[in-house]
Amino acid sequence: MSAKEENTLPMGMFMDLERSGPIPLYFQVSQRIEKAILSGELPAGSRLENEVALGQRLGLSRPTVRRAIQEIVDKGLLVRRRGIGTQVVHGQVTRKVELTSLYDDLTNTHKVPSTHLLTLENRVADAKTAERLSVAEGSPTLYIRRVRLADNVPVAVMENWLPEEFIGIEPSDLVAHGLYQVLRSRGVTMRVARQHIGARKSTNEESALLEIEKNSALLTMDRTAFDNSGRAVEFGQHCYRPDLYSFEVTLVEK
Amino acid sequence: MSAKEENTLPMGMFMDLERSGPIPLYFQVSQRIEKAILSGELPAGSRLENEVALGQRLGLSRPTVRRAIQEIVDKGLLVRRRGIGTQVVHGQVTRKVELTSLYDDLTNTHKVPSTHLLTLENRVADAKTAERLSVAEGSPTLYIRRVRLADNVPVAVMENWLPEEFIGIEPSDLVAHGLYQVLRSRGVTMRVARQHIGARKSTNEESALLEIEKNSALLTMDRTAFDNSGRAVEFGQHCYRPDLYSFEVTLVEK
DNA sequence: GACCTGATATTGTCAGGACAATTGGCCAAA
DNA sequence: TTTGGCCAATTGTCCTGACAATATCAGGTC
Repeated sequence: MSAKEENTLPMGMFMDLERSGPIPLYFQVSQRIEKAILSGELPAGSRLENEVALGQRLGLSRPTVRRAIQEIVDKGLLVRRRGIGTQVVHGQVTRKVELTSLYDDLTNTHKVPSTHLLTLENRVADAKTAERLSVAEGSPTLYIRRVRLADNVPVAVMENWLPEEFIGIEPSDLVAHGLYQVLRSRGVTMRVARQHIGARKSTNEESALLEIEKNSALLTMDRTAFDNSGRAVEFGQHCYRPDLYSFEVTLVEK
Repeated sequence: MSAKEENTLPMGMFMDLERSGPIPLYFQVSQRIEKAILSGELPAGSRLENEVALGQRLGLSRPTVRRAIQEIVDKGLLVRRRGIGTQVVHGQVTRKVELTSLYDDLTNTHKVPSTHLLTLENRVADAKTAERLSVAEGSPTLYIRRVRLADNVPVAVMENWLPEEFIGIEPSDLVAHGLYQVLRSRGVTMRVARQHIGARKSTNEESALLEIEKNSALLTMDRTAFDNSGRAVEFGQHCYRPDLYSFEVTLVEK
């Protein structure tokens, strides 16, 4: 009745692993499997070679192979079932929400991003900002307000507050690169972010900036991002044109 | 200059592990650590005992302890740094987006959910539905349209399409329980879901159902859910009152 | 005092093995 | 034909051991 697609594919011969390089073996393997899935070499429903055999064929231990597979399971591309094996999930694949800025998102989708910088100034933290950034109320912070455009069409109005140490960021940096790129170039690596996604009506000013009707629906996102050491490095309040931007989330039950 | 909070807490003595029970050891450990963080026993910024020592103290191997810690890192509550140790992240903790229905969300926040069933009927799949559910166009499907209320205030209008095998679900099931509860009781376990979150204006009918002004902003979410075997079991188009509902997402960079 | 250097601590990666739990199919018995 | 039980396949969990990479810190040298 049901097409079970029991084909255990040989999955090419990706034996060329870089054993001495800095890239972990499990990562090399997971990348190749993911690529094979996305390219269609491993079609939806097909079974992956079992962990032990795959390990022997690649000259890797089972934990390493297992970790590689787990990476892809966490992305929602594979499903493992005890006693059965590991299968490629059905359904078309979509990109997962990741810790990226809008700038990265746009370049990934081959649109040309640009920035209209509205405000770049020092501000003392009010109660809300202080709480979100975990700094004392009244501390100096850097306030940024920008309009983001994709192919010269306005997509989002973005407000950001950064802690004291980033005071000194130049307007030219923000116009040429995304905020996250600027932060990375200053040695900051974002590690955890908490986002809140909602909706509301646009103000008249926002309508004008985004070139939409007054009282339109806006998609909003608040985000606080933390670096390696758990310190808050960015707090942002963004609003997006819902006809041009939306969020994709892939959830995997464990 | 920076308060480094170097306290390596003893973290109580949770030596009472159930070694013969069905609950994995790593899960028991991760649960207790998570509880200690949420309860404030392990304050933000404090360092966790190192993996080797923790393993010795609990009588566990390092991989087991490591996996327990990794679970919490994936939830965004801990950050590990090589050469340094593992620390509790700063910032208040929020609940993560999980694979749950609105019904579950509401009961978890101690509100009283109820349902107003608008439509429950068989429909043949149109092109969009067929593609999302991976069935043939024209196949029979079950169509459900409901208004969800929390404490008797309307929160969302939800449309769902289910594949043929679920035809037979009774109105009484849907009024008494959430859709996901009904599916679980029929032996279906959701495993992967792809969500699309956006915004738009409300129609007049939706405004009336949700008891809001005409042309209000709505938060929308489309979802396709897949079960263990990767088969699509639900496709839904929902819209929420943005003043009563929003999405929280915690992202962790790996 | 400033800077380099090495020791130490801690997590990251990988190997190899062992047993448990679950699923599906085969085969025999009713 | 149907039902039940046994067996093989596969993933889940856990252990021990080893070495690599990276950050901190103390100490010595200039």
